[in-house]
Amino acid sequence: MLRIVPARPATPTLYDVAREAGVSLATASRALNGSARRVREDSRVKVLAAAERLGYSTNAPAQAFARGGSTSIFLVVSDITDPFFAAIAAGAMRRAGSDGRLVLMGVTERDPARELDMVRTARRQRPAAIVLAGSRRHPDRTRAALLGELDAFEAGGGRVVAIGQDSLPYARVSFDHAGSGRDLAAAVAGLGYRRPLVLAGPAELQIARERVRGLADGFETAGIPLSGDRVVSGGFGRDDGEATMRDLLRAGVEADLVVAVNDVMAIGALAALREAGVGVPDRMGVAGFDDIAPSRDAAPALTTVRLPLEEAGSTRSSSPSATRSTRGCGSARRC
Amino acid sequence: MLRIVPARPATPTLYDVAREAGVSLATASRALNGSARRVREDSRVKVLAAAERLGYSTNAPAQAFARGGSTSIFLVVSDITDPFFAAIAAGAMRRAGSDGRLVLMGVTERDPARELDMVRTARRQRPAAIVLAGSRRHPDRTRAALLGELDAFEAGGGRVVAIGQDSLPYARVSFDHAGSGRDLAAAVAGLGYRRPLVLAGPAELQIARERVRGLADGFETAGIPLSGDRVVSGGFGRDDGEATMRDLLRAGVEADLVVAVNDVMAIGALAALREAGVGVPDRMGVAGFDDIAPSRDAAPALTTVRLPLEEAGSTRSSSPSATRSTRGCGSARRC
DNA sequence: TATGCTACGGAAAGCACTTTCCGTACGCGA
DNA sequence: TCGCGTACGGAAAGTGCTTTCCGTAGCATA
Repeated sequence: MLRIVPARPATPTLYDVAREAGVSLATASRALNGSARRVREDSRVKVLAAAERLGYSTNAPAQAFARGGSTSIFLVVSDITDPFFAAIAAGAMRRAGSDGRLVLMGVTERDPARELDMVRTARRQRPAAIVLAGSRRHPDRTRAALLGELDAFEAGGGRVVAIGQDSLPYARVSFDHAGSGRDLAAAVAGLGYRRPLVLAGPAELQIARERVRGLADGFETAGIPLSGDRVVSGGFGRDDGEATMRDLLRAGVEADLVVAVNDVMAIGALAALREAGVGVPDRMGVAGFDDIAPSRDAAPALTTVRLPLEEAGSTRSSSPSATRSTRGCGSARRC
Repeated sequence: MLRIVPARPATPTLYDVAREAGVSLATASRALNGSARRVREDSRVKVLAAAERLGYSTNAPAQAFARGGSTSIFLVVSDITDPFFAAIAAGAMRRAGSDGRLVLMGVTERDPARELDMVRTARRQRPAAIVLAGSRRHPDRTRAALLGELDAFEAGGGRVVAIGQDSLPYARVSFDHAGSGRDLAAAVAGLGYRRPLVLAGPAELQIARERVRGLADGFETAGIPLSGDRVVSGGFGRDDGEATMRDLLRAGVEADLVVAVNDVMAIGALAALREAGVGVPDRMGVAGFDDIAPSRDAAPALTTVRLPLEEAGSTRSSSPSATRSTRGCGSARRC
């Protein structure tokens, strides 16, 4: 049967470049895609010119295949529209860009099943590293499967880095959530608040639990014991913060301060307070964690604990055990 | 010379799976990675079990290589921390996830040179499509080089999709910027504003120019001619909005309304007004474009034109000419 | 001139899959 | 029983690049 074969394949290959330049495949490879071996200047120039003339573009999958892996970083986040993760991703991309690497990204939508799925997808890509930026939940049903995948990935020579989740047995970039909580509690107590209310987010979320624990510690130390009924569970997003706050207002809680376990929720709470006509900060103070970008524009201002998110994202995955924890009331207009 | 070779490679290959299952490579491939050919049920089960037992993970680069390309989408954005792009990216990822595709992302930081670079990187990955979500500038120095790369990519069988930039000769998802501008102008004129001021962003930015043109048209129609000195250029980010507004206030401009060419700038302007103690909206109204997520929390409220960003990101790149333009005052608390 | 290096080009063997092409076994109708 | 068609397994070629290994030219030194 007759097959129609294009005179030249649509995209030129390295072979075409080599032929055009009058050198061997090996030389073309060495000249174009850096190698330990040197190539004489005139051959190099010929190859580069030929590549330019043909509009050659390296076939990255083929290259990754031949090299047995790529240099990319696979970043797994919960939600890219959440400024928290956006900041981390931005840091990772900036860093990757300057290293000439590529960042692949996967979104879990806070669903452990999808997280596991993303890790499987990540592994298939044979990246240099998989970076997990979500957060563990407490009864962690997918943990075993997740560790299985990640261990296999490391066994194959990959690196695993966990950002902000210390319960994973890999290199990590960690935040001192409990410490931040203590600091924040101390700071607001110092400002004179005496009847705090905590929007604790989902009870299963590791990060939320740690922050609450830190807050409780800190308030305790300041002589303000935080009883269980002052800690209210709920969702982790902006709307969850708004809804929870609205419910609390409707129920008529007494408080002079609301501390949300993240800024996104605090911003939601602020909306509920605004709607209810509760003056901030005179009738109620609002505080949160993360110091995400939009927090700057929260009006009235939010008290928040700064986290080095971009920095976390850009931390070299090859100096893995670099644990950095930062706390303090960075952005705080009121701290 | 003696070479040490691992008894088994760290990561099992399809060959190992085939051997373990007692079938041929071809059969294992067909059973694991869907193909037109069917495999008898019992062989299929054997292969799946073997893969599970060995912890097999498909080598995606090798697969992409053998298939001559991947199904991934490469998305080029200016800045993922900008909610505008985050929304587009989220849409793209959601869509890709449900199609079983992967989204690769590159950030240009609004630098045309880096954009060109990202497109080159993108092309190397041999994705199914390259999606450009930035915005053209007017004297567009890198245009020729960019088109060269993109044309070559299409010649090799890839798709190119431009989001929100109509001046590129490829499939596009477009927004009617001028139309939105007209609508917004009409809406605010209807609210009684008579002395508008426009924060026009960078003069070279296509999208900004179109919005300004639309605004001018709309105000003209409403009997409010917009003279050149009422249109102020500047940067395109939040801080730029704040700085420009601050300068204007310092210079003592008279106005009852500021329209920024995007919400991010409007939010910055709001900060400047708050700082200066100018009451919004009583002494000055503020309006913007995009209706990004944080705009909801702008206090006082912002008048904004909604753009279907997530939808744009998730629009099927294979129904390329789908041009969708939406306008109207979606979110507007004050429209 | 002979000898030993170094520098560099090229042939060829992978790398882990997909896919074509062939061969065989089996079922069915005549 | 034969012939034919279908279903499916397997061998092998192909995909574009890297890298090892070999060979040779050119240079410096004796």
